[in-house]
Amino acid sequence: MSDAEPRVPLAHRVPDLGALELLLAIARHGSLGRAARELGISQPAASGRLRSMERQLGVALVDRSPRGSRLTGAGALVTDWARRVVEAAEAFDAGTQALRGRRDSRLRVAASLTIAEYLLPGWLVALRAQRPDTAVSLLAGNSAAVARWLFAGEADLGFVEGLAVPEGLDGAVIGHDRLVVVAAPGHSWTRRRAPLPAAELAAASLILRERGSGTRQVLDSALSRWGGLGEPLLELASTTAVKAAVVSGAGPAVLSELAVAEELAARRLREVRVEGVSLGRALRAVWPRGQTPAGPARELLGLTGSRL
Amino acid sequence: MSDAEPRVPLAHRVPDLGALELLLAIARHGSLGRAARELGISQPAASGRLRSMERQLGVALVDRSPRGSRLTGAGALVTDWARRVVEAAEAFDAGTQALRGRRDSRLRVAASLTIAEYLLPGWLVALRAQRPDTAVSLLAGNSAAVARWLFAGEADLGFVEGLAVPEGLDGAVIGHDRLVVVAAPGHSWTRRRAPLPAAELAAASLILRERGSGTRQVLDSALSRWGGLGEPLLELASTTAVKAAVVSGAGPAVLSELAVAEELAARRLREVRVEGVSLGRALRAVWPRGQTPAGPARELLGLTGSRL
DNA sequence: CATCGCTCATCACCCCAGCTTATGACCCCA
DNA sequence: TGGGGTCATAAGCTGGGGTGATGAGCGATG
Repeated sequence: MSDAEPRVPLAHRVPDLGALELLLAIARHGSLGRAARELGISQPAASGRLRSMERQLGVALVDRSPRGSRLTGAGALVTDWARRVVEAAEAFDAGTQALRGRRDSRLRVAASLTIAEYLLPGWLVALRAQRPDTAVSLLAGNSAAVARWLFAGEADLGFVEGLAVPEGLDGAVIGHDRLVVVAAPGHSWTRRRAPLPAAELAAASLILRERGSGTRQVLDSALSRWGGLGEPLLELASTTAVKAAVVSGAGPAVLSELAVAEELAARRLREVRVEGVSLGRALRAVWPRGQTPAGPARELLGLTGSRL
Repeated sequence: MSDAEPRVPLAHRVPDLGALELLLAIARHGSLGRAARELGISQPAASGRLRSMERQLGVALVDRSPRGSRLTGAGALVTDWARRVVEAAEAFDAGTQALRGRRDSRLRVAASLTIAEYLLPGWLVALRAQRPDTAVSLLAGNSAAVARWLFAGEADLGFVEGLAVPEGLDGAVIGHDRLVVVAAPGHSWTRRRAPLPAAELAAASLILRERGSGTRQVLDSALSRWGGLGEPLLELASTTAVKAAVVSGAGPAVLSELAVAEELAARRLREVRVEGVSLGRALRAVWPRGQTPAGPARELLGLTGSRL
């Protein structure tokens, strides 16, 4: 790992979450005082905070008047950007709260890592909006672990990705994931007109997670007809590390669509279409056979888009 | 606007950005001390901060040992969630920095509101990663304002959405946007099997932005063959307000795909397919005729995916 | 016209979160 | 056995952000 040139940290250039929340509250209420009340602080505190945020950013955000406050044009834009930060923080909060995992939770969820990482926080935020008092706890692990937790009665509801429902569990498909081949813009594969033949994918040197990761296993078995995966170009310990290597142009990789959705949208990565091999897999909610989810579990299932 | 029941603010439950950044740095470096150095703080500061973050979250994040530190399982998950917050903060920072708009910027960009809100921050983050010393300034306004700024020499490069390149400007298509009909899950339109006929859309009561907004104009002219838009169900001042109303089930609306991408992915909203009317529009980079972008402008264009 | 009710700003004061430096314990390796 | 690395603890300082009191601008109301 490269060494540590001191950098001005982001936290010094971005207002803290409290200030961003304040800005959103001001936008909603059109008044510093009411925004302050919503956040449980005094009106002078809000006034001072807003002022120091404007000083820090060097932009006037709010037009104050004796009969209320309105966002300036720039303020509206900044507020929209701030909303994204706050939403990410809300997902973070919902996730960590579940991870804290109090034993007395009304709903105990077990999920595969991919789902826990990319989908679950959003569901939990939605669930909280709908039933603010439902305490949820979360256990994250691979499919086998999820099944184990369900059988042992340590979880009420599980989420796994994979081709089949584990034996002894019932399940419902709640969505789909797909492994996609990605490469940095400019890589020769991104200039192809025709899809990449599976055989060529199997023959190529890819950036991979270390042996044993779920993604790698799925890929290897999907390519078994072509002799399985070739020699890896690089073996890395985390999805994030793989993405970073691909973005920096080290080579192509195969990752879950969920993991690369943002990078594809921002065009930091390009998808390479492949033919001759199917890399889709279902996302499933699962529960012990016979124990049809009810109560909060059913509520959460509804939010995932499942019709049960 | 409803009244202000005091709520525990998010900021008290989520570690501040500095702490999240620290966690990411620890994950990268595998050492508190090196992470501290990267952030320009002392090792005891990092130690204390990490400890208080773990106490706040009630989760052990890092396994310390006399020869380094590694994330725990829960820590890895928390780190992934934290990364999203930090990335949103980076986009916020890039955006506001441009908005501050120092006169001596190397690159002065003018953009329509939609592009400034949803796409530009990501491009600026990417540009910064690639050319850390390029100062960018941003002017945001409607298409006419963008054209005006370019003609007046107050901006070097513009971004607009719309059907045609404004007179006197050259341009390149960098992407596409589409107006989509959205409704809350469960709305009758979301249960249709066949696409909604345009005539039915025109006849319906929709939640709309106030008269004069670009989206509303485009929609109205696209539906002119069917008599234009019907009576609005509700008129609201911002895209955000419209989205909130739709999510809460007030009724359907028509919004830019960019604006609702997240809500669609999280299934808070559903897209209703429509037939008989085309609601696509190109996203274009534009510049004064003849002044082909060069230098940083060209660099930025490359990041948008344009081939120029 | 005076007064009330809402807006926001300013001032004085206070407190604690988070920083620093100095130090110590643990582990590994040469 | 000492020197490099790890992390933790302790003591002390500082400043950002909080409170509460107060005042000024504007509009509606009797």
